Amino acid sequence: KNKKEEEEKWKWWEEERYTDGSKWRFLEHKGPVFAPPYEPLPDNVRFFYDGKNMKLSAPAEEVATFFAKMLDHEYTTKDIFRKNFFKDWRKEMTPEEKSKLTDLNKCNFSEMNEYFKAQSEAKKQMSKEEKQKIKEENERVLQEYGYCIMDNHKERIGNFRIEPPGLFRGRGDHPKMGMLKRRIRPEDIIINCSKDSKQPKPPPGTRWKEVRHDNKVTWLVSWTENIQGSIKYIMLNPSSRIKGEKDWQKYETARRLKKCVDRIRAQYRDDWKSKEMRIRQRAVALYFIDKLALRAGNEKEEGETADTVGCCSLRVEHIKLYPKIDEQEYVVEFDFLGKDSIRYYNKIPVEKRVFKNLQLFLENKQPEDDLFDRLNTSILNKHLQELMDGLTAKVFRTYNASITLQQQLKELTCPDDSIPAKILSYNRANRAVAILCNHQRAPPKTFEKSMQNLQTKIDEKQKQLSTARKQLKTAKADHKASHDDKSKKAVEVKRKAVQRIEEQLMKLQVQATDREENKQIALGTSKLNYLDPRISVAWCKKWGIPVEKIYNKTQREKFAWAIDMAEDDYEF
DNA sequence: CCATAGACTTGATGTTATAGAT
DNA sequence: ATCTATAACATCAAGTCTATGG
Repeated sequence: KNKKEEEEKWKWWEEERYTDGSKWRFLEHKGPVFAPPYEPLPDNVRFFYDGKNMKLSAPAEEVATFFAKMLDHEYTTKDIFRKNFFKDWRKEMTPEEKSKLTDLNKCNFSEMNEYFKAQSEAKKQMSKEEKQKIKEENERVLQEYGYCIMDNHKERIGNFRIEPPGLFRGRGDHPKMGMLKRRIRPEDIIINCSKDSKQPKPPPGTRWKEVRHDNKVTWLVSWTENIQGSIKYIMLNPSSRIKGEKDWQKYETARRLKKCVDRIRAQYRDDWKSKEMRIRQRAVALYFIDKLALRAGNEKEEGETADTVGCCSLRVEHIKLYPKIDEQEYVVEFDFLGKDSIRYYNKIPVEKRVFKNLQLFLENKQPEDDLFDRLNTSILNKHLQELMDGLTAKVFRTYNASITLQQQLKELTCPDDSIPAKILSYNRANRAVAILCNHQRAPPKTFEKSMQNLQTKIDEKQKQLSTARKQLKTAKADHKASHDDKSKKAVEVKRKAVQRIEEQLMKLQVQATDREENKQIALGTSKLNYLDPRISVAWCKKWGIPVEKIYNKTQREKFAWAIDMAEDDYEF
């Protein structure tokens, strides 16, 4: 059955693509799944203001529960979070509540908090049957709302559930953290589907904001979110044709860059000498994007988001120049917050010309001034477009990530290694890319402990091994003395045991190395977004590694096109 | 040219399921 | 069989880049 299903999978990559800019001809879906309505708290769960019990109106209570649920989170201790929350909460209160509740510090949400903790505890304690029932209900919703028909195929939708209301959690120092993310109603929803499809029905007694039929876009549902006023979408799953084609195309653009990257590098090196400041700035910025895989760095509206930067938006305060330091010349020290307020720190020697240019760009500037004052992403991308069709700043990240993986795999894979050792090499190659792209993660809370546990296991295994070896020795001696069949068998048994334990030990040691090296590095993002999957598939085929060791089920679905088309000799 | 809206990709983190250990 | 660490999956924020309209 499984095999048959596999064979029947549609190979969209073997079909023609649309060339007229349209994304589909036919689109039918059931619309979004809305967040469940608010359920008021039972009467025994109380809220206190200034030590006094107070029954809140339903709307005020709902917003209060959002805060109560987060009591253990660091967010609720932050001034901006508390200020924004309180301001928005007050908007939901009745006039009486508003006049009474004037100080967040006098609010006591602890009974609510305990109630929700008990709820989630109860959920964990549910019987198997109850859990099974919930699972089945989720599966039913998935079957009904999780798929659409696009052209002649049933495709999986990515996020068919509308985001529930709650308190906005921005990353880093976000000025809007704690604001109320309001509940989305059918009246906020724009539906996109084809004219000749069966249109999704809004819930009884409601209507959609709009139903449109735009086949120049890929989304099925959209709404405007109230924190930044930006638009959110429901789109297809990465396994879909529409996402897969785009992904494939992305790597093809990066491969085209590979063909002309030498020319482009020669060009920007030449531009370091330009008479025009804007060209020098452009050339130095491009050098950073290429060499350090920095992001483009669009301008951001001040006060709307956390203060983060990319290449073009770097400020004077984000770099330091050292003509000479630690035996090295022309060193630039980068220290800034990038996407998601993740710190980028790097101290790196650069070409003398780059260094001199940077000194020039810094002249007569304040720390908060732009480093590249004659440059922005649109100027840069326009220039890149002239150098190569479809070239933008982010193509360099894709290109450098993928080429690094390919090189590292070549360098690190030892033909005679066992499969686990080869996979360690793969992870190391992946890690080199993650480091290049600065993909970090917070070290897991239990990291030290789990590392210790692993070490204990290794120690035990080592003891086991030495015991097994001793036993083998004894068995051999026995055999020498008696030369009978029974003792011969015993030797074989012991030999096998030693071998098995040696393998187990090796596996554990590999695991420990891998985990230690991975402490603060996140491999997922590069694997999913930057590494041409055909490189990995080819590597698997070349060394006889099952592709399941590298890609899990979801990843295999996303990269089905690559798994199907890449041979062992694929070159990025 | 510039600002903004819109569409889509990329990203860390929170939550749930599962595999492996006990 | 149960527990628990990790992997898988879901979530939703935060980027990039293009289109649009003045």
